[in-house]
Amino acid sequence: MSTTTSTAAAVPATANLKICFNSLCKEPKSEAQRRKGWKLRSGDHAELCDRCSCAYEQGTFCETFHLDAAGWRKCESCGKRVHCGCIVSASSYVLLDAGGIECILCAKKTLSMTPNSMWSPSLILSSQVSERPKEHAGKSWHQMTGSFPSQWRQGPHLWSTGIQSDLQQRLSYEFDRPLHSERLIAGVRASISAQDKKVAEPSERLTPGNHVLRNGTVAGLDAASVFNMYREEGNVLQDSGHHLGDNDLGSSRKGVVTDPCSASTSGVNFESRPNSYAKPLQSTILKGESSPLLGLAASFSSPNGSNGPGRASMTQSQRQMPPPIPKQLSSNPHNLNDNSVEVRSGRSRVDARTRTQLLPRYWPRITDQELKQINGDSNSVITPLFEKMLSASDAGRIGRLVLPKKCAEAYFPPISQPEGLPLKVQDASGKEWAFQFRFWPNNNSRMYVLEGVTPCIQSMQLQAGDTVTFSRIDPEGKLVMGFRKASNASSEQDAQTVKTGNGFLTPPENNKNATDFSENGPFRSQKVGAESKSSSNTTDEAILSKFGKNGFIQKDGSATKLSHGPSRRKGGNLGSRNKRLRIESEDSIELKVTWEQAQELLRPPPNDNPNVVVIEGHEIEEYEESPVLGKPTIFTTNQAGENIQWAQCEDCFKWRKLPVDALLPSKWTCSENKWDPERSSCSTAQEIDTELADILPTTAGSRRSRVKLENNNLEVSDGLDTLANLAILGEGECLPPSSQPTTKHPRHRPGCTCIVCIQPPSGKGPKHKQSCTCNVCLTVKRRFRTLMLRREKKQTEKEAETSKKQIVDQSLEMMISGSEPLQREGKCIGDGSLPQSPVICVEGEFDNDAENRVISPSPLKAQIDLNIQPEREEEPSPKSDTGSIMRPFADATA
DNA sequence: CGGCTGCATGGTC
DNA sequence: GGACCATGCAGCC
Repeated sequence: MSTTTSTAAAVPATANLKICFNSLCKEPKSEAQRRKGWKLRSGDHAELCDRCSCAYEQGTFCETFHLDAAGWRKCESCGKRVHCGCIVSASSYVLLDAGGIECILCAKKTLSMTPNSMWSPSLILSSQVSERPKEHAGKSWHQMTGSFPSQWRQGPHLWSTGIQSDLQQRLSYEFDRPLHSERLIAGVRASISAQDKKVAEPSERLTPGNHVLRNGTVAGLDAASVFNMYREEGNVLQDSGHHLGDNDLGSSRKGVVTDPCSASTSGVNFESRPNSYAKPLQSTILKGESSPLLGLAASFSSPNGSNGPGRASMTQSQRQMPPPIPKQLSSNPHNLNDNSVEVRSGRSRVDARTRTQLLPRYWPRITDQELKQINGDSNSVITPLFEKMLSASDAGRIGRLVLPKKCAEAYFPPISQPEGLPLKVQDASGKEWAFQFRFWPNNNSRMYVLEGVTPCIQSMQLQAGDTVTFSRIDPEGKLVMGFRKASNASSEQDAQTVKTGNGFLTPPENNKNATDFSENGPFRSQKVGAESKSSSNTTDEAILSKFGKNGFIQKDGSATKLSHGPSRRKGGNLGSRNKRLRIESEDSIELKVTWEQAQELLRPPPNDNPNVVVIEGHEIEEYEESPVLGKPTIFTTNQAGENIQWAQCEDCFKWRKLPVDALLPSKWTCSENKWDPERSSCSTAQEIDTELADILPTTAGSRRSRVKLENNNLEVSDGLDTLANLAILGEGECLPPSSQPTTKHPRHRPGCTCIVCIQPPSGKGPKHKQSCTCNVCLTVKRRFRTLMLRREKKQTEKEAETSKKQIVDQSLEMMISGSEPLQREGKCIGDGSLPQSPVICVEGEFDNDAENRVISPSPLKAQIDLNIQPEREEEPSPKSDTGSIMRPFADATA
């Protein structure tokens, strides 16, 4: 306060002082005229003497009174001199992306072409402007050194794209306090533009916020100030009314609280022709909530936004900015944090860095109206600090409310002893509660708790899931504890909150609330206490209800789940966890399966010799080059012990014998059979091979293949194939050990269960036994089943029910006939499910028992019976997906 | 034995 | 992997 440099201008216009509002007026005492100047936040207008009024009206206010002040710049477009930053000229320019400024006229032109242009803070936040300076002044925030949370500056593209004005760097302190914190005291509204007065309540919309000085006056900041405050890391106290030009940067007045209205020493500096663009400016900026430009500006502080005076209801663009972090409880210097800064007044506040560390879920969502309700007294300033959803523990009978560490350290008195301090907290009804603010050592840290909250909690009828809010009333420095019922807050907000790019969730009802608020008047004196007293329960409820409805901006997802669980953290976490699980069980698995599928087709790069590394005794082939997609093949061993690879032509489906080391493209045909020119044509008959015949009893020239899985000979090309085999093979049937070395892994033999043998790319060797229960097998089996089921589900969903019936009918028909090959192409169940894969039904495996049905995800796996009945598999809940999938493998995995 | 206290534990971010 | 925090719980009254 002592630092408050309240000037005559700082005197609230509402005070009806008959002095010229312009502190630089040479005739400040001239009372006769009392002509209206720019509109103040209060809705009143600065009362100017004739001379000043003329200057204002003529747009020469700044030239008259601020000529020697810093902040004069030239419009990059027209070169006109523009005074930047003072309250009068706040709307007369915009900041350019590339630096520099542009007068509003030029900006308008630009705007018309580029709706997304970044506007000067002064334009955007004109309404907000006025709050800080006075607050600072009043609170002696001399060292707003805490850098503004960087994260908050990241949010809005505003920052990055265009608003890089020095001006913006100077007033970030404004955002030190929550954006929605409001100064409830009626006061002087800083006018944004001289034209305000000519526009229907433009400033009302744009600059509802009032900053209350300790002396009870209300100062307005220009929009630029507010805007800048968000960005400012330097916590420069800036006189809102002060010129914010470059020159001021250097003297950012750190720690110097000046009355914004001192700026009002300013005059009208809307170029020399304020009127010429005044209206356009207002129409586009002040009035136009709907205008792209305005969107930002208007809603930022618009009462429309339910924010009422001092509260900024950010537009989408602005909502991208992180919400202002709660200001340090000035009355309770907290030194626990290194970041805390001692202000001149003796108060301390936490560095913005600290505030930024506050989790969004702790950001206060209290609305102006709520604040007002709490405040009641128009002479108090309420600063929302933080909020917390009550956990089961908090709301339990233990009576301990766990405080977020950061919040506790930021807003509560510093405590060095675990015993802590008694803390008096006032509720919305004015009732004072005594808590014990203390902490416990915890993991080299502290856990802060408020003890003795049970009575209060019970009084408020709070339960887990409800939210308590902590605010501070200044200048008393009292802590106020509000609350919000989950039931009130969640339902509507869940449904209506709109998440912005910044993670802000802004309840649409804000507007409604704003409307209400406006109707009631920004400073409607509503004594919460009285209200509460009128009906104890209903009062709180009513308040809470209002809280919930009006203003708690749900900024994070969890916050919107108030009603979903007793504990936001728990619930939220659970929710997120569930979500993750869902992803895991659905998409992720899908991806994994896809990966598995891909793996099965991977082949070692043809020209890359692997490096064999030994891991835990197992030799692993390492390839430097990326694997290639290959065609699934089948390996057999003839009686001579010779390994043979068989591949099926994509066109004729004939099987061709290939060298064991042959790598085939995914689409391989007979014409590519370079190893056997005689059979490089589909017209050539399939070679008769005993081993293959055992596996693939085919009919020459037929496109139907029947695979008889001979477990002792079949070597599938990857783990999934192995699993497919396993799925088909009955329990206890093992891949008999073979003395034959595998083709790809000469050191290993069929039946080998080493890790090498299940390598997808080159692991064409023997696989694990069907009954193998190693982790690999189990995992692959599980995934395989999941894949199967999911595939089946998808296909089932796609297929009309009729087609399914048709398939079943066909299957039954085939079963009855017993002679028709089940795997007849286009007939076999599952073919439709896997149209891309030649579906081959395993002979003798088909029946109506889903337990025995497996779908092959790959051509090779198509060897497995695909006669799965999706409906039967889907019967179980999602949870049982795995289980149902596992059923077919129950034996194998047993 | 119930409640309280202080700390430990484990989940979540 | 650390910090945070919800909760558990042993010890004490």
